[in-house]
Amino acid sequence: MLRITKIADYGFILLVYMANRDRDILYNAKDLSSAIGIPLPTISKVLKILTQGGILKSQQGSKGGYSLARPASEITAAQIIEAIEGPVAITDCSGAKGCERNCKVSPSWKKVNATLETTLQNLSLAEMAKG
Amino acid sequence: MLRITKIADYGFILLVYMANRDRDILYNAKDLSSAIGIPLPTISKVLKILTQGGILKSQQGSKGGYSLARPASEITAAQIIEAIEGPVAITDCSGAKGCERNCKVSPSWKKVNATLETTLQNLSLAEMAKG
DNA sequence: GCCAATTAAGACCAATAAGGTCTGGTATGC
DNA sequence: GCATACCAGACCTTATTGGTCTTAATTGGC
Repeated sequence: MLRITKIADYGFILLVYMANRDRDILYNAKDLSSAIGIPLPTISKVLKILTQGGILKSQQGSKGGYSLARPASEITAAQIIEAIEGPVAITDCSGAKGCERNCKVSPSWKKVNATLETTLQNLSLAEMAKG
Repeated sequence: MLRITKIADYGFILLVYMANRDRDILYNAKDLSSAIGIPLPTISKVLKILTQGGILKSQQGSKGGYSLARPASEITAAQIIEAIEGPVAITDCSGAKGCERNCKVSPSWKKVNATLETTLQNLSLAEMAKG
């Protein structure tokens, strides 16, 4: 399959939604849930992960909520995927581990991984929101 | 995650192994299993899938076995992944379906998918075997 | 023509990961 | 101090993947 997970999917939907509006607005989980149509507990999980990954910042307490940690132009697709799913790589190679599997088979994988990573690093949230 | 599956992994190991040897040799599943160190039933499954996908051809009966369907230079990484895991795409978009999820969020995904696909199409089995 | 060897195909089970839910805790504002 | 809303983590259910097994079909050799 080679696909990103549903959680990452939701993350992008969420972030594009927020990027298309005023950055200073605080969105609470309930409003986002009804606006986007994702179950509240699930969207809450996504918000938590994105906050831990530094993509969003949260404001606790009454009248609290979530907002983008940086301008959308400074958030890249690579950062988002990395926050949710870990390092971007088609194969296990690029990690700290000795890349026991694929790289031994062929160093060509490194090139493929590098190309993908570069592509995602050059794609900002602002650009995605425009479409 | 975003990784290829283990079955695809095995496929590449297998194909690189075969590409590094004489193309006309017929390999049976048992020999490949002991040579590469993958359990026989599993490697048998991989061989079957690759044969159905047109990457390998098989010779039935006694003294039968598997061999590459084409020269290694004419087999691409994209073809191999597609045979094992279906169409190459990070998101659901590129398929025949109306791409209900990501493409609605952003057409930028199309560009990412296209880049990845091009990279994999330009990577031949022969090139991978050299490394 | 019969038997042995080998692939083909598909059903089947087990393990893992993902998706989604729930509960208790903590900080903030009124 | 009380209500609101986020925070954190455990938990369960389901889907996918990985791996195994069984039966059928085909070919070569005796």
